[in-house]
Amino acid sequence: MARTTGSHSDITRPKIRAAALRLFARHGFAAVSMRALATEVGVQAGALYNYTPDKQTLLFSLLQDHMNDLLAACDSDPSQSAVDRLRRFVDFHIRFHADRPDEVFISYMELRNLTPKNFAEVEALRRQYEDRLETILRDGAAAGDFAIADTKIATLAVIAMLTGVNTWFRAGGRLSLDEVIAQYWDMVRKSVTAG
Amino acid sequence: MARTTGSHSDITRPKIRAAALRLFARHGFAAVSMRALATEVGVQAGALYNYTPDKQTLLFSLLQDHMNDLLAACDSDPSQSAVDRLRRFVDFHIRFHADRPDEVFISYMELRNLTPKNFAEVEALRRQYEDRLETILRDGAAAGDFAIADTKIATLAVIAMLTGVNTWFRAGGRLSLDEVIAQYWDMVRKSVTAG
DNA sequence: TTTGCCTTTGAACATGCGTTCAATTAACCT
DNA sequence: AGGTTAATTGAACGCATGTTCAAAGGCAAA
Repeated sequence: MARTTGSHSDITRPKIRAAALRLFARHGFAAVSMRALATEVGVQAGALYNYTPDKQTLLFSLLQDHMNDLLAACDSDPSQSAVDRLRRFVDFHIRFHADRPDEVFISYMELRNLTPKNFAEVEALRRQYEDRLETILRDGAAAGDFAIADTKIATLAVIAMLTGVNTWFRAGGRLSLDEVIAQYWDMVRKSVTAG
Repeated sequence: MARTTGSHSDITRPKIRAAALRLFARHGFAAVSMRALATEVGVQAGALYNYTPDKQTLLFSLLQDHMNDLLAACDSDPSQSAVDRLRRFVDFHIRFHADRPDEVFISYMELRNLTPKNFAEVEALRRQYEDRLETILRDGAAAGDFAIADTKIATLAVIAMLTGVNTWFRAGGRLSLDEVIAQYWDMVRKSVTAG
């Protein structure tokens, strides 16, 4: 047997990416063999190499796409007030990440499994994203809306706090995403304004 | 050759634990072979099994000890005000974690490499630690010192924010640990009090 | 000096790994 | 209907893995 009915590049490729995302998130990149991935897709291990030159590149591609999606979806309209932009950022960040738990998990856990070159590329994208928030905070501080001692620290503190949602939030749990966002926005707003 | 001059159980055991901590943090549990660990210790792979029944138990033991150290070091004096206890918690958490970057890293990254039984045990310890903070926040909310919508969320938000320090802080960097703690305390305090 | 224990070695075991590739076959195009 | 292309198989490669264990050596007590 070889090529099975209805199997195409257009079908297999997304299947591989989806399975890799799920398995890498669940068991970790190093713990998932190409054979296990192939089994999940319903294919032999050799077939995977029609879609990626090697395992490492597959991981890199997943992370790179995730970061690009994140940056593309995160628009920051500089005409609004810093407070409004910050509220929109909090809302966006939590919502976007809650929708993609596997991508987020891998992006934080598997960075060290990237080659130095690939790592640098993903890290640059992450820094771009952090800069979006930092710009908001700096603008707000300059306008007197925020009271922040060090903008860089505040940026990292807020992002860590928001990303932390992913470690516990599950849709259908005690709180709706809207309720979660409301409380985080309350805490974030207060943390960067004068007390 | 066999037993080398001056090599004892009392010397080899801590060496193995230190090397495992360093290597697991640097490369990930799954990516570190017992042979690589043995080489780092200066011993053959077989000798490791005098000190751990298997690789998995070694990881579990490291995480368990770390959590126990954390709980033992974190005293919360209920006679103080909630605000004072919260300040002490922030100070303690950042300092304790900044001192143990490898342990902290592994505790967050390698949980999924634990067997379900071992995972449950470590997770219970972590929840105990979170409860210390939650108690402070609940007491403060009851006393009217804090304005928090949901205590559990506030607990997780604060811990995520504080633990985030470990992803970027390095001793000898732009800011001293005292400066970092001061700013985090400022943000945490404002985030849980009425704005 | 001898005895016995503790520690370590080094080889071996079965299994699994990432990756390659010739052969094979289904789907598409003419 | 037949030829071409693209996708897949399945076996093979060399090497690494976690773990076991008989053999051997260094140390302390007798």
